[in-house]
Amino acid sequence: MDTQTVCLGLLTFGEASGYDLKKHFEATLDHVFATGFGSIYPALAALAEGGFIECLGAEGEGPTQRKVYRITARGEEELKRRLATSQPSHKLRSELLALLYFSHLVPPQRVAELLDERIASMEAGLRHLARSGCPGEHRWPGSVRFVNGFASALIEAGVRYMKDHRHLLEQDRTTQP
Amino acid sequence: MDTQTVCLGLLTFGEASGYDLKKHFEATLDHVFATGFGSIYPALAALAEGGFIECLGAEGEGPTQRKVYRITARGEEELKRRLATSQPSHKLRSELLALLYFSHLVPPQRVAELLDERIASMEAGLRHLARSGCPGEHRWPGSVRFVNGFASALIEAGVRYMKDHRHLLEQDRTTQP
DNA sequence: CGCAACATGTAAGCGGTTACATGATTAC
DNA sequence: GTAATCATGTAACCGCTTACATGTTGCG
Repeated sequence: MDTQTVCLGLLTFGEASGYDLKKHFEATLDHVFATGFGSIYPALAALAEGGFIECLGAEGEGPTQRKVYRITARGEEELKRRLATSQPSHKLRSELLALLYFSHLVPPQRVAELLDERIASMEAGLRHLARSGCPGEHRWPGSVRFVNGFASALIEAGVRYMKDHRHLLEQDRTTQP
Repeated sequence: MDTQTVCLGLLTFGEASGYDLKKHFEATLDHVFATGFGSIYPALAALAEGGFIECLGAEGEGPTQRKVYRITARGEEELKRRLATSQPSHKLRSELLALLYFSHLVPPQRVAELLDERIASMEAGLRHLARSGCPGEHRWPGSVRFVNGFASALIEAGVRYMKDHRHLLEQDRTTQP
């Protein structure tokens, strides 16, 4: 389950360019599986090389023009195989939490700033997900709603916890271990 | 905020060997910032090289014996500098959620198995945190309780969401996009 | 006697991040 | 005109993961 596989999966929802896939990531998946152009474009090239996707003739010549890809039958089989056999990980990696573990060595004002910033960015993410989640245009499949909802639930829990327990980081400042 | 900095920070809690640090990670930090021996030992070597920590004479000769480290004054300054200046990230990376995004291509039985496994492992993590959280031996500083509590809150929210919404992954199976 | 836990390290490989490079089109 | 967005790609770097290699101590 690397970026390559996820790109392959996204193409089961319809034809798309690398840029389109990035937009799709930003709309929903980025909250649980972030990816940049530097991963997407090589992934598409490798998938095309393997015959798992095909490029519907680049519109216009040169390296600047839009290249739309479609998944092939072989690609769908490969995707199903990968989805069926991988042992999917699930990890939080938070430099912020690691830093706060040592908040007794950080100026209180900076601790407060870091928390404020994170809460603000989480709340922005929440609003962003709420927008993506009800586009009216077409109903998302249950799987997509599940993942969006999961991200929302986790972010919400994080925000609530930070607001309710940040006082823990302001006490014990005088007691050196 | 890489493994090196976190190791440096953990040494502010007292002298420790690489193995001790790994145990400390496993007890609490692993839930928000996982690390293996392959990161810890090189990190300690580099920190010692830079004069940020010092090795209290290895007990016994050869490469097998326990090597206990202590943070130096220079190390504490460096740590404070790093904690004060870094822009700490905070990211979830879940191959599981990415996979479930395409659950319309996964056998229902496997979806159920994956969810059951993840829920079980999360509940195990919760029990593990509860044990580490009240050791009776000595009261943890507020910062550590904050991080432990955050991890617990997030895992709990994840478990609850998965239990309450897994039905979303079982519908829409017949409707192909 | 064997197994688990203790204890330290190296090296290859993989994959994500970031910076760089380029250029077209659209809106103000 | 000029800034933002659209659009594709490469290459270096960095750090984590994994496998390997080795040896001791304590328990049943």
